[in-house]
Amino acid sequence: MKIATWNVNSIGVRLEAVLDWLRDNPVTVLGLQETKTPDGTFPRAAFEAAGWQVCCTGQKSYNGMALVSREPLTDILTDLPGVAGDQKRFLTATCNGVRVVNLYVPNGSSIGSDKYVYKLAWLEALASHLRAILPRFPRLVVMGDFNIAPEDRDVHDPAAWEGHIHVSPPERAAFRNLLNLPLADCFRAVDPEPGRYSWWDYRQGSFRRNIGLRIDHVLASPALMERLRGCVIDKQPRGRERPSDHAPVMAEFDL
DNA sequence: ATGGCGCGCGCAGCGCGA
Repeated sequence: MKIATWNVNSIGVRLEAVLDWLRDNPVTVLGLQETKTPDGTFPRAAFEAAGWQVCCTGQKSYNGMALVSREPLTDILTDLPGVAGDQKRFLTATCNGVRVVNLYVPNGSSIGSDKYVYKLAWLEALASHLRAILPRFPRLVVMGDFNIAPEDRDVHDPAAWEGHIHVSPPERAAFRNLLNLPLADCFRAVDPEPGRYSWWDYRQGSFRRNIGLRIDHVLASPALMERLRGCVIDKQPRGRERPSDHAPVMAEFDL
């Protein structure tokens, strides 16, 4: 079973890129973030015509989530318990016996801002929810755009990023709090090297120069980690014309 | 260090992202 996550930065602009990627990477389920469109304008028919099932929770212009799957998606939940408001940043469903939680963690803007406070509160609510469901769902995947680079090896220039969003100690503590549930970072279970990124700024030729951050993650529960076969960041789509600034991250389990 | 980039919205240029 292959499970993947991808922040597509608008499904309207990226539809062909996503369909092409799914043709080349026939995963069981793909979680999308930043679809940026309400459910009524999500290109559901294009996915269904290619043999995919879709569930989505979107809004105009900002945020927006989807799960695209070969297998039925059941027990769908579109709101993170404990978080008020209408930001569409959470979508979870059960697929092939695995509870799949798809996330778009708030960016946080800058350290100390209202959005930063919201980000940390959101991560607290997430940890509470996951702690509550882990006994019921021993096979649990938590994936998405976390907007956190967990360690310095996930940052091209840690000194330049010090004091900035994505790397602050409270954000990293919130990430470790998720690992302590316990969940494991699938990519780091198979590749410990620095220089492995999932996001590169559109500016300054950052992708060509591999100046980026590893902020998109697939976390898995112990029962799944026993079965982890591999995890890769696929840089190929980032090299296309009009790419998303994020790369897909894909994990494979013996299921 | 931050402007460059790219998105939506909507028709100019701004808010936002990371």
